[in-house]
Amino acid sequence: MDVGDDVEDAIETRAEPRRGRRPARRRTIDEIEEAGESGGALDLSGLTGVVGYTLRRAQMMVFEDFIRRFAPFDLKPAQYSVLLVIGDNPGRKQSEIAAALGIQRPNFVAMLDELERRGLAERTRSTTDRRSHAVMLTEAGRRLLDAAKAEQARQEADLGAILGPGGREALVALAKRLTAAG
Amino acid sequence: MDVGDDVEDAIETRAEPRRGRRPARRRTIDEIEEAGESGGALDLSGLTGVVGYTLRRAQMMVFEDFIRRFAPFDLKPAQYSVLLVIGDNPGRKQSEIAAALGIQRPNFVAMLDELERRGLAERTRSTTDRRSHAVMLTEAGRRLLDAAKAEQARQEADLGAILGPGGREALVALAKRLTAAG
DNA sequence: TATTGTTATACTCTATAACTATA
DNA sequence: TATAGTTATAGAGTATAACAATA
Repeated sequence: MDVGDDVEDAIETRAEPRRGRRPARRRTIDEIEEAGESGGALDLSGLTGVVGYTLRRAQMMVFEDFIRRFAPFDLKPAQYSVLLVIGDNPGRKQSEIAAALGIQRPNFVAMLDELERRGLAERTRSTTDRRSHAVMLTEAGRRLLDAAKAEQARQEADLGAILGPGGREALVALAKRLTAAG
Repeated sequence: MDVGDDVEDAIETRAEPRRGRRPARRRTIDEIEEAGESGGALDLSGLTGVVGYTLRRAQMMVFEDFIRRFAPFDLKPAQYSVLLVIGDNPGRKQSEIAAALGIQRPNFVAMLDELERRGLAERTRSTTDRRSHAVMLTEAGRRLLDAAKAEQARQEADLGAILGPGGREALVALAKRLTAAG
């Protein structure tokens, strides 16, 4: 498989935009305003090559797109991820689901309350340890999740088209490297 | 330049983990608990290939690392980006800086207040339009920004080491594609 | 009228301490 | 004594409406 060559297409090959040192003498405000620099676009070259900044902007774009797409399901990214993980791990403890998703246990209570209120998930007291709640999807939750998964597959496909051949897989692999290193 | 081949090293070539259809009959909670599935790690395969999820986790890792590194400067990512853009665009209007960074104008007021309080930036009433504030760095702001830039370059280098040869540049290019498409 | 900076406000996310019931 | 779920609460971050000064 020749992923590398495909990915190459998705990459700007030119070097970072050069942003040389500022001149030693600082200009006065009047000089700057005289230069007519108040009209055009701002110089953002200092940020465009930064991993954290580009990652944040990209993530925001993807999440906004997600929220738009999932408006018919009334699901936000965090809710979708919760349904997905419950669906793949039925009967696990509430706290296990939360921990796997990096959600604080107290904050997970309200999330589950809402999913339960909507009849998508349900808590059951464990028979073996009456402290813990086993969490599962309801039939309605399973149906909604299946529909949501289909929409999610469409988003991945659309993002794949934006990113070019091999680009989506490359992006996911690189992002995972960072997560694993954290 | 052979970015593609280098990037290939950074990519998992195996296909998405297959997550087949669930069996038609749903198991009872007792059956699940009997199966002893409450002990091991959770199945997160449904999320690991998703662009939005991996992007979010990666961005969080990078930001947490940033906050740790910049603790001596007492700068959070948003504050650093503001100083950087002001430094590269001295004398521009407050609202222009905010808009360039995607910050709402009302929320930018408190941010600038804080930077001004710390003596890092300053507002000056424009002589040509007395409604607007021209924003600039102070000498102290410039010095802090220069030191912060050096630390930021170290972070990029460290992230580059994690991402492998060409990986950092590939990640930035792919992330920018998404931002541009939004 | 429109724009700039500002205030007030509200809503979402996230983080921590402490309670309860069970173990 | 420790753990699971919960409550209360506080802090960020973000979004909108409306106002004063100015254009």
